[in-house]
Amino acid sequence: MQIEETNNHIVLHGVTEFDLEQTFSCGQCFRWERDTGETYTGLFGAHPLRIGQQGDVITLYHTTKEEYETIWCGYFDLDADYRAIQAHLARDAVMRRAISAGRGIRLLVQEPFETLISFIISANNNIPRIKGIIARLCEAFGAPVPFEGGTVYAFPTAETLTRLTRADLAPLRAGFRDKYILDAAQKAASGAVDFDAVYAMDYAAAKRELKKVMGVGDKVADCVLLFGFQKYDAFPVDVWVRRVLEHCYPDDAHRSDAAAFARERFGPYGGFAQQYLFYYVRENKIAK
DNA sequence: TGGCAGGGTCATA
DNA sequence: TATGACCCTGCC
Repeated sequence: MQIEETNNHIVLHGVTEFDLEQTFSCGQCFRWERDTGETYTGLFGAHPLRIGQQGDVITLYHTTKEEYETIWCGYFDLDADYRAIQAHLARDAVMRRAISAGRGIRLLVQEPFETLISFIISANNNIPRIKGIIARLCEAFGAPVPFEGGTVYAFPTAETLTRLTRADLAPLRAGFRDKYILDAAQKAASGAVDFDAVYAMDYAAAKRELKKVMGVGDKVADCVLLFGFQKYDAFPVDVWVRRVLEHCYPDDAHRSDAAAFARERFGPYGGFAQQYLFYYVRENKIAK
């Protein structure tokens, strides 16, 4: 991969195993939107970005090499060897099909608190509504950031959210999840759930720690561990993944314990496998 | 236009 | 370990 700095843009040439559409629509994030043109706009923390792709050329608009190196290269996981990950998983026949459908998926390295709140909101919910609630949360309580002549909003901090009540959150229309959002903010800000410690813990201990938060069960915890803490042995099992397992592994023992099935089958790369499967099942609209 | 189901989790029994 | 209830709203 070659990096070119030109006219306030960063242009990456010869990028492989990276597709913006696949990466943003494989279910790991909720804040990247397709612009009217061929680009996407979103944020990492308080850093907004517009990014576009033409084949193996990726353009990051209005940024610097320094910002690319300190923020975006890490966020998009561009130093990781996805060919090696895919080669490992491709020993499984189903995974070979899923990978060929979503070869360009990258697992974003997201902020833990944003990931925690986002997936709490995802519970028993649908994607358009999840995005709406998160957008209203950021607009109401996130720091405004000037961007390309307009304003975008950073994800609110835990400290900000601890000052709010359920009545304050009512306009978000998050329903019963509002009390979980407040509990997560309180535990994150107070250190009752210690994010730095979670990074250092193994998967099982980290999951126990996150489940101290109200509204965080197995599935939400796995998503947060995978997308926010890079615990790649996490394998979130939602209705879609259960569906694809039913469809593609009819004789296997995933029914009693899908997570154990995934550990056995995909080992330390379960999280990547989950993303390929999730994208595959949704793209192919595999029936219930 | 009504009714169902949705990226689950929690509280009961 | 197994059922409902849960806020609200896309979507059929």
